[in-house]
Amino acid sequence: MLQINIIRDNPQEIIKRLSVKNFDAKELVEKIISLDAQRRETQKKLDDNLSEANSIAKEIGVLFKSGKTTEANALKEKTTVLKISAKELSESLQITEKELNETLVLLPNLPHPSIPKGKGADDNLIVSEEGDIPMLGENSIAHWDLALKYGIIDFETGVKITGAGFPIYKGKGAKLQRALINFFLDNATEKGYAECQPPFVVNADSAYGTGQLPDKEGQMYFVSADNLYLIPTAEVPITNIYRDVILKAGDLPVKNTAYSACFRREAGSYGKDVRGLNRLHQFDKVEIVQVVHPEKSYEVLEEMKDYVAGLLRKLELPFRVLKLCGGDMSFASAWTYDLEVYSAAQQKWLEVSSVSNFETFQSNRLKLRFREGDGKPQLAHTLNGSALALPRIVAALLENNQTPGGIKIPKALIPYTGFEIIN
RNA sequence: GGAGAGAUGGCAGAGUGGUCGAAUGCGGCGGUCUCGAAAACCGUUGUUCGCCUUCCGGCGAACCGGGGGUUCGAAUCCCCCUCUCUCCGCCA
Repeated sequence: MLQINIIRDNPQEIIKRLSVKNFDAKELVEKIISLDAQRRETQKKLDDNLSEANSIAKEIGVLFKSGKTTEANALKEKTTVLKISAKELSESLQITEKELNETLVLLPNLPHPSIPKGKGADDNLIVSEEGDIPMLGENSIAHWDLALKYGIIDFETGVKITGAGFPIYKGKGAKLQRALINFFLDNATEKGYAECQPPFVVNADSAYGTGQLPDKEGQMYFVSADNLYLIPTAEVPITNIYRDVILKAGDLPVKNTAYSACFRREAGSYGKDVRGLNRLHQFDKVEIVQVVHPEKSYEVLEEMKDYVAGLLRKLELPFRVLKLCGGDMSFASAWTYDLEVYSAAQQKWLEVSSVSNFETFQSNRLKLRFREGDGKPQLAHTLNGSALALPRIVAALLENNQTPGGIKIPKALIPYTGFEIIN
């Protein structure tokens, strides 16, 4: 959520910058400015009203104490009018505030000035590309066939017990999952991220805090008996640790990492790139999150992007880094890098990580602040990134490393799998 | 699931209708003392919104789990909700 004072002070600038995200903010901004003015006017009236009522109440107290009951009762009548208008004003204030807030959350985050406009994925900038695209032989097959061939992922049984998008990993497939999770967590920990295990379900306040609500309600599984949401990413619980928290400047940067299963309904995406592991309803992911000083956030964004790139390098996967254009960026992000690995049998790039700087967009909703010395609390910047999402990594590992003798495990992973080949 | 207890400032913990944003202690910050530190002593110490102010700041409003009510006046009384704890039952 954008800060109201920024909108108030630079409405034209806001509209201009949001147009980079192909978002026409003109009407919303105008509405916000008018609601804001209305809110302040009503608040002033209400405060004056209450102030008067308070001082009369005090007078009455003093009069009663000194036994001047008649005078006190006379004053009571004066408050009747005040009470009625106070009630009206406070109701009107509540309505205005609610409407203002509901409008405010409809505005996406401002893209960083360096973000190019663009229609969609085709307009993203390729920042770097690295690693050799494997030249597979004639007989190379896609990962869903490899999974079947080696008996390591069972899509069919997953359909039986739950539905499409919930595969069962078996044998070396299951072991590979566990190995990747540990590999990612160990790397993150080494890099200074504190590991934690968050809840996999969250309440509405948390989902709202990181921006899943109200924007992406349809993407989350909802447990109606308890009003809880299954997390679409560990970002939600991890970032919400700091909801309503005022940190000391010395506590920054806060670096956390967590493994979690991630649940996504992926409503409306059927039939498109959903084969095999490409898009699942439940998948595993290790997430990294940082809470940083505003002056440091872009430095940290680079550092996080480089860290994720380093993981892909260790896994010996060919990858490229994209800087997303305005049209492809998420609602809450100010700057996003996507990292994609090349999956050689499918012959396509698969997104395995998204590293974003949200600046104060999340912290404003979360009321995540920090204090420098005796200064006033100010909003921190939040960033997060996948490091990494497993299924597409597995897809690329299977496809790229297939040989007539089986699938080779990259060197860095062997200490974690305990085997060198899947055959 | 059943029964009971509770929710107050960073923490602990008073406060059951009238200058209570809230005693006291601890912690934090500043100072005195000291070569320095500890101890001791003195002072200070929340957040949000609005109005005013060039800075410092000033004034007003709100906040004692959340929402509603009674009252001239609510942390304090009433109602609803949420959460936590204890005991019993069940159970990984």
